[in-house]
Amino acid sequence: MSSQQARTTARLREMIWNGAFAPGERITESALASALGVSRTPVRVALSLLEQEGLVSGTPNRGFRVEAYSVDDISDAIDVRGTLEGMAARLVAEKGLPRHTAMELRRCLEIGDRIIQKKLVTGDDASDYGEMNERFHCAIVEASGNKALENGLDLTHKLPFVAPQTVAIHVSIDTKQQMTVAQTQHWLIVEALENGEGARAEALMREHANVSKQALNVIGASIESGEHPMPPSLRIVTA
Amino acid sequence: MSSQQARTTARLREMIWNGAFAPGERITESALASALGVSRTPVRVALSLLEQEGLVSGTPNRGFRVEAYSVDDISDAIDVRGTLEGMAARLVAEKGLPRHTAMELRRCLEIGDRIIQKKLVTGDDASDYGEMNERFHCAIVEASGNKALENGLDLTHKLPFVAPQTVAIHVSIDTKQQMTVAQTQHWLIVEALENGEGARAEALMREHANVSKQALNVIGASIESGEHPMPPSLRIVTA
DNA sequence: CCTGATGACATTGTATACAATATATTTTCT
DNA sequence: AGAAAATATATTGTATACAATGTCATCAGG
Repeated sequence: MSSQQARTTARLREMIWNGAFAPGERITESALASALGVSRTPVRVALSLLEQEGLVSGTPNRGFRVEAYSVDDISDAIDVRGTLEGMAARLVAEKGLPRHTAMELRRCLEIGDRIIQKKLVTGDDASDYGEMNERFHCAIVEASGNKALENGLDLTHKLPFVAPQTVAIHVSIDTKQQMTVAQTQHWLIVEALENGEGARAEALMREHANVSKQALNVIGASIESGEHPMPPSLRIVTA
Repeated sequence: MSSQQARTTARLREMIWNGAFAPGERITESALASALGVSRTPVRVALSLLEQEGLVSGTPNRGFRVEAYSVDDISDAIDVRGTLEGMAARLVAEKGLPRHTAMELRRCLEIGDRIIQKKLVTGDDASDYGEMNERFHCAIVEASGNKALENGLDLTHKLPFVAPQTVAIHVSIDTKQQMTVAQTQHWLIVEALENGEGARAEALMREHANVSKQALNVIGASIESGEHPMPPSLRIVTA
């Protein structure tokens, strides 16, 4: 895939994530093409790709619509992520934690500890945590050495709010607490991996995904109550 | 996606499954387009889609190559399938087996029993079993009501030898035995689902995927020994 | 006034033409 | 003769044009 193709796909994905379209809204290729300053050709393949990712749905000769995601749908996707990452953790524990993976995980733990120890958690901290979190999860999945697993997880990450780095993006009252919980779990997961405790690592990793669900629920609640301003990246059917 | 787009994608996917290309072979768009009797445009999107499925890999400005799959890669994908289907089974058991799903599963059990009871299993029987098997697995996944789960499984099914209906396609000496094992597991799975035994259903379903792995190993062995003629749908790097 | 048909319009699907990039071949210089 | 540069060829990436299909509005008929 070409660079511009990829860029167009990424931009469109981000637009959908950011709620540039109403749920169920129809996307006309030409309009989108001129909006992005490209021709219809790359837009077409972008739409086809995003269809496979589940962000839009197309019907023959009738174009594409953006898919409407409920909070439950996202929650389901997080479950899938947890299950697959749990599998990855078990595999790593069973096959043995490679040296360089162990080191990477240790680095992540350090970064996390440093952020947690702060009195006041800023937006930058949350963003740093998100970055670290992604590294942590990626390291484990990579170490599993299972390409199909990696592919499946990639798919879930392309849904809004499912990727691990989005856990801490939205700074709310509970952010620090959530990060603390997550960080504690990271420690336990590494312990299990180092001890070769496959079942434990799997269980911990599954449970760990629930942090994301909790964050999602917080956001969902704040929208319904109308307290917090809706973050741009949440145009989800909350019903 | 248009009908011809879909057809082109499906045809190309099948060509790759059937070993029309050597592993790692480069695919030139124009050649493929003229071979399929269409223009380059639908070929391009087909290639992009198959890239997401993992059948080909593309690099910018340098086109696409067909991915080389080892037996281990396929085995890994089957593991992923088992894990996800296990999750589906657990969900169904926990949420309660819907009436119409239970009936569909019962029908599948009947069909399976009838095939197993035969003295001699023909190729048609194996194909019937494969069809039934797909219905069985689909019914459970659908009943889980988790769209992300369904998406992830769809992805794995697009790899050769991973979809459930391929279990019994290749008639070998062990086919009947494998079908018998699988059918027994189907019975147990239904039992667990009806009793709401989530953990048991999950474990059974995970184990159930190993039937596919066994079938895969049989094929892999028969290739290496050169005994059986290589089935057309296996151009896998066996090393 | 509502229902159904017909035509105008818009949008998608496909092919082709052109530009950009990579690959292969030839040519030139050491 | 071997290596590097330059040209030629092939292939990909993008845009646009045309055909096919779907959508909508208008109008006739009940």
